[in-house]
Amino acid sequence: MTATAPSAPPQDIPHPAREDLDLTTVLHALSDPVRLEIVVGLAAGDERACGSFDVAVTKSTCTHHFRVLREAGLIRQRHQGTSRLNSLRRDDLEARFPGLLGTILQAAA
Amino acid sequence: MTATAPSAPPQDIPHPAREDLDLTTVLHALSDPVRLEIVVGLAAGDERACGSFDVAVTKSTCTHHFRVLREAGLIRQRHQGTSRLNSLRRDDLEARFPGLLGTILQAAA
DNA sequence: GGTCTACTACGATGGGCGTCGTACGATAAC
DNA sequence: GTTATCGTACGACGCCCATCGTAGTAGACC
Repeated sequence: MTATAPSAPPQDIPHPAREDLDLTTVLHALSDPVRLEIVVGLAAGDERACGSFDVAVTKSTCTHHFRVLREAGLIRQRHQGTSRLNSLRRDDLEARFPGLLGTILQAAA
Repeated sequence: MTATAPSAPPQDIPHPAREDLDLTTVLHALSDPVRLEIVVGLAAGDERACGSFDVAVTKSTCTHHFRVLREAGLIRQRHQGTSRLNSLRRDDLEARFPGLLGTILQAAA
């Protein structure tokens, strides 16, 4: 039966390690207006669910953008009920690319 | 005729104005490994001709990348004989996006 | 003039990306 | 259990982009 085998925890969302963050990948992730807007929104507050952003795209596209941001190492995602909470990986980004996130956020403001 | 008339455009190469620089366009221009390498090379020295970079692409592709960088407002190009000299638009970038170029160059080093 | 060099213009191509619609799974509330 | 909400997965489509080859232009040099 059901070897439903939860061999892995339900929250096994893959995230890149801090040392694996790549500059061009990060820059590419931020070079899309929608994604940059999401990052700016995340920087303003704390954790936010995907649906709390009112971007001009459909849900599927939003899922795509959040995945790009996560795989680039910009955000961290974790499940909470039916929602998925997103937060900025400030510490990792600051350790890997000092000052980068700050200047970009300032330039985007 | 020492008045070389620098204000007169000996070059009809179009460059975007400082206030027209767009953040996502700049980030996209820098999100390509070849272009980032070019910018790093330009930051290291002064003016350099297109051919002085030994990137792993053909000359046509190189021309394409230089145009992307120029249209994004990252570099300035001017003719000199058969060559085209490229230089970083440090001042414009610093005025428009303070600290951005510096942190990216530091992260790319 | 003739030739060489440096770069561009143009066309073609293959792949990646942003976008969407629909179907599906998971959780919460009734 | 039923329903509603939230987000994902998958497939599809169109467009942009990085790459190349070839031909062409402009200046420098003989």
